[in-house]
Amino acid sequence: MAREAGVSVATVSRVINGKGPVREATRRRIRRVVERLRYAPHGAARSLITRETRTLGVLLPDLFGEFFSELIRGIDLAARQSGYHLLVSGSHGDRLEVQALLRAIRGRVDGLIALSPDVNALAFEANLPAGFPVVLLNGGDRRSDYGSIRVDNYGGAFAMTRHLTGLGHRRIAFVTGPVRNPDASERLRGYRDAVGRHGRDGALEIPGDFREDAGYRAASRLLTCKPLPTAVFAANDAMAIGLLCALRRRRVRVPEDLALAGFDDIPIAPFIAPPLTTVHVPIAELGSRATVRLLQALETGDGRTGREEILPTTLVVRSSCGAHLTARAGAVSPRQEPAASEDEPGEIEDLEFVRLSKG
Amino acid sequence: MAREAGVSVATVSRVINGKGPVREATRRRIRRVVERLRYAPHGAARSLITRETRTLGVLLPDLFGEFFSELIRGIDLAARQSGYHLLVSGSHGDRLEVQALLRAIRGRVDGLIALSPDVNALAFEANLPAGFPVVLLNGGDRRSDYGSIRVDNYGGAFAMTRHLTGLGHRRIAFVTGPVRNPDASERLRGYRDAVGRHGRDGALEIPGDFREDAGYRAASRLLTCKPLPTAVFAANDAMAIGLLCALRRRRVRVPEDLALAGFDDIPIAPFIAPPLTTVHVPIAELGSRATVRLLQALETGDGRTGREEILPTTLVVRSSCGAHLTARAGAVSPRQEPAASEDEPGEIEDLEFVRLSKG
DNA sequence: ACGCCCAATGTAAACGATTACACCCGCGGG
DNA sequence: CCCGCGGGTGTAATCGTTTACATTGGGCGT
Repeated sequence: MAREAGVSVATVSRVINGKGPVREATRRRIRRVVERLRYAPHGAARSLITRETRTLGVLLPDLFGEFFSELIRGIDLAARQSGYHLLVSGSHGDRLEVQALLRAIRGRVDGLIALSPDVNALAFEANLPAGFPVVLLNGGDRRSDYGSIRVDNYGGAFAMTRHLTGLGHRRIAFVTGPVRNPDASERLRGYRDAVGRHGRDGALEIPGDFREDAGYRAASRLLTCKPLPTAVFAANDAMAIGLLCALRRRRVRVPEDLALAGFDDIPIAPFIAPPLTTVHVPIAELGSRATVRLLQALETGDGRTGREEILPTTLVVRSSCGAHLTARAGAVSPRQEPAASEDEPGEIEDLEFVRLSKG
Repeated sequence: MAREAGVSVATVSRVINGKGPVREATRRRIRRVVERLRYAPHGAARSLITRETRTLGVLLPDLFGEFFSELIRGIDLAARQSGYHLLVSGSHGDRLEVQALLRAIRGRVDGLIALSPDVNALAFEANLPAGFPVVLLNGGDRRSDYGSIRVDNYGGAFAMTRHLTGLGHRRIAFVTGPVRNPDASERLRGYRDAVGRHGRDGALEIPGDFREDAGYRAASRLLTCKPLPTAVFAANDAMAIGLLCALRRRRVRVPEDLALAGFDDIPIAPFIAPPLTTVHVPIAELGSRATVRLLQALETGDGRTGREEILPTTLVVRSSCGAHLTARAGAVSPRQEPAASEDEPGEIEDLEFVRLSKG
């Protein structure tokens, strides 16, 4: 570049990186030329010699919905704060695509954050150089040496189910997530354990796939159950929303005729009508924690991303489960209709906010 | 690497890239070693000499909400299809951050897709090497040489407003987007032109910022209007959802007491209750078109990303605007309640689907 | 006045690929 | 039999940095 600016490449490099002694006058002169020429160091060349890219890879299953935008947001925030960039890739369906991806990233990223429910963790070890820093967000799958961060799916589902039984519900349907998705199966397990052996009824478990449509379709299945369930618990909020839409279409009132609960507490959850009772998952924090952990491993130099970490989930009771109706019937609140006075969402509808487990 | 595999680097390179003559036996031998060593070419080294990274930069304002996840999804799909990766970065608040980002990408990406409503397009030209391929998604801002793709914000807002007046509404409030956001101001302009000089009333324009909260808060402003408006048109769906939540809290029925419309048609729009009447924006397509255009420019070699392109918007009438009520009152549909028969969302609620403008 | 040392700078060797070019060899045509 | 040609392979230059090391020159201690 500004070799024509009078000095050698070495000096330019020194002022750009701010290390090594450079006379003040020279520094200024070089800076001026840099500005004039809009010079910026070539990333590839730099990382070739430096052996670091200041970029993190992010592997996600599919970029659908608010869950993933929140997750990416959390990752992006933490990464940018530390001056790292993000190489994002979605939808790794088959194992070959993952393999191609993993190989392609050599020399392009310093570490990897991966959430890939349907790809075996071993596929990572098999295609990444040994000691490559990885943080896994694959719920439940612990068959690997990589550090991982998970969410207390089991506890959340268990608590939600118990909350519903506590409200008097005896027939609680559950709309599952995709089969062989670890998060989904943990949630299912929590639900099953909470309803207990007696309350168990296979017909009440309706298959889903975490997408709105699945929730929508689940409604028909739901309404054919012999004694109608009095509550539905969807394995995530997207499906709960789909369900809600279908129920409304069929003139089933929520929560009066049927209580509804979701899982994830995506940002719109408090804004839908009725505000959704759900299990709060610290989605953005999940992303930023993963990033921080990865960054730490990069700093210390060894690829050890450390232990398994489980983030707590929290029960968030809003209106869709009918808890306020029950409360109203009891002695807690004598007035028929709570006055609509507050402007802040979250102040009224969060009737209850129970911490379940601690990180 | 497999220099110990018996051959020279050149030959290895030839088999990896599949170009240049290599004896079949040699090829097989090298492939075996590659597999055994899990060798993958070093990205930085490769792009240093090749002068291409097979990576696209994506600059977005903030990763909030479904709009951006849809956009990224569209971009990712098109990019991955052509074997490109994505370097994503969100939230470029101040001009210095953008500058730093733009400089940092030299030698890391081959082209750039940018959606940055609050950063002047000139800031790009000022910090990027001349001729660097860029596609701008900045609605409305045409002061630059870069190719751009926009959405027919004006037409969509105009049509929606006219739809509402056609339904008999005379006092239509509008919740605006952020000031100096080009998309937002075009929508506002469409609204204003459609209500016409007589229907114009500054008090009916409530400031917002595209976030749910803003919509939520807009409700109080809305309900203080002297003669109450009979319809609200939010400049995007997120605010419409916030608004809906607040209205429900205040026992204002939508659409019976107040008609509601949004803009964007984000994926949940059909699933909220009542299903949201909105202006459909082909969000994912916006992303993939931008990607395709950028990729074309890369292929042809010159940085010319071509002309300005405007994607059409479409009016999607669901229930939140009350069009079905009006229709029922008229001669169109004699039955009181439409039977809830279909399982497919989108078949019942999309009573009308009017194409506005063609691409 | 002589070294010495250190600040300021330049020189050149990496980094790990791609690729133009040289080389070798076997074969077919003249 | 010799020449040329072309397939298969190796050699080395190249990309644009960083950085260890060499070089220079001036100030200062003795």
